[in-house]
Amino acid sequence: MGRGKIPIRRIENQTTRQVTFSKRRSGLLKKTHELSVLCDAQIGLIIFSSTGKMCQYCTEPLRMEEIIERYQKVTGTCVPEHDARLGMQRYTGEDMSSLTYEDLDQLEQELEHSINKIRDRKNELLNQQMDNLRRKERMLEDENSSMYHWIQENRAAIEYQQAAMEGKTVEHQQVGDHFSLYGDQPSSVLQLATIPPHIQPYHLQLAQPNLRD
Amino acid sequence: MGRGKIPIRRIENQTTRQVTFSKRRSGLLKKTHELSVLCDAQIGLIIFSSTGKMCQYCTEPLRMEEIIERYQKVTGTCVPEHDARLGMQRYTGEDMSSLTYEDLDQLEQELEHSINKIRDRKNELLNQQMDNLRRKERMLEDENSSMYHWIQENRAAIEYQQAAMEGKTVEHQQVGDHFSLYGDQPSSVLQLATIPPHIQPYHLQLAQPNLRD
DNA sequence: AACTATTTATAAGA
DNA sequence: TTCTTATAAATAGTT
Repeated sequence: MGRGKIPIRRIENQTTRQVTFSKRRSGLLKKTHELSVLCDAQIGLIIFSSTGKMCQYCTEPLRMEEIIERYQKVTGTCVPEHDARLGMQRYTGEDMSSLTYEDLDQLEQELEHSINKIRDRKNELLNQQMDNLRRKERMLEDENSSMYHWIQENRAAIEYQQAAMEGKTVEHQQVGDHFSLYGDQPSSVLQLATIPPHIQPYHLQLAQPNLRD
Repeated sequence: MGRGKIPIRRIENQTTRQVTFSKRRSGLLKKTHELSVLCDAQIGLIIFSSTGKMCQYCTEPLRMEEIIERYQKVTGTCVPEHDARLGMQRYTGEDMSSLTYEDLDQLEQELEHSINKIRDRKNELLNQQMDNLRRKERMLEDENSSMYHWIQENRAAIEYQQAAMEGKTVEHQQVGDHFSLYGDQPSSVLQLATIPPHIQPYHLQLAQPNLRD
């Protein structure tokens, strides 16, 4: 129904699919409610979208758990027991003697899925680290550059100071004064006084990412 | 929709109510299926009529139990299993926000290890199945061969017997006597008396392995 | 989110 | 129940 008829098979265009999902889901919920009210039926409806979001309908005043319970009573299935059978030890691959091939297949898929989630999360963390490092790198380059220019501008004074320190005949007042223009002494240039004047800026060697940060 | 509009409240006339229930239920099931297929959604629907009869819809290839399980995972309503679920959470890759990269790395390895164990076990089961099938095959071949030879040895008598049965002029004592040498009549040769004498042994068609055995 | 041309669902009747 | 059909409702494509 609508401007044209569409075949009942997966809609490939993602946008169209999501729009249709939204429209038809609300239609389905409405129809479910109407059937429930008109005919005095008890209905439970659980919908997981392809993106994993869940929505549900349940005939008032029941809760979904009561519908499920009644369903389990009728069909003789008991999910909690099934869950228990598929308990945690099964995720560790212990005691698989009671599992059928299908159980194992499903378990394998679940684990694959979990691993993929974990890998995604690892990637996310790595990317965060990378961003942090790039920021840090930029800051260090800026600092480095500033210092380089300061050194170039004050080369004469520094060389005089170095000579003085080697000869221990001049007090080292000047260098201190100059640094004070930049506030605290930059920690990464603590040994500046002994660095030869031909230093190259922009060549800070960055360590490998420390993923523990 | 229909010849007239009806208010959405319980239909008092029982007959009308049941007719409407039947019609709208099938409509609801259809719409549910369409939403599921068109939009790649996983849906579980449980309906109890006012007379207590149940009907359900579940997106293939899932079973209703899996939908319910997933529902309970999302809503956290599986009380008896809550503890186990907490433990399992780390294995299913939910809530990884508090884990460090190292935690994730280790978890990934554990899961890989579990998957390998599961794959080993699957292989073991497959091999068992194969062995069983080979044994069965051998037995069937033997049986087949025995019967073939017996038939060759007794061809004259059988042909006589068949001719007799067609003409209905001779009692079928002989064939029965012969089968008694093998105890019960082999079930797979129940129709032996009508099998043409040019049968080929060693050509039993084996079915695909049924891994559910 | 709205709009609307069409398709679909269904209420009532047979 | 099932079929028919007039009418209400849902919705596909568009804006």
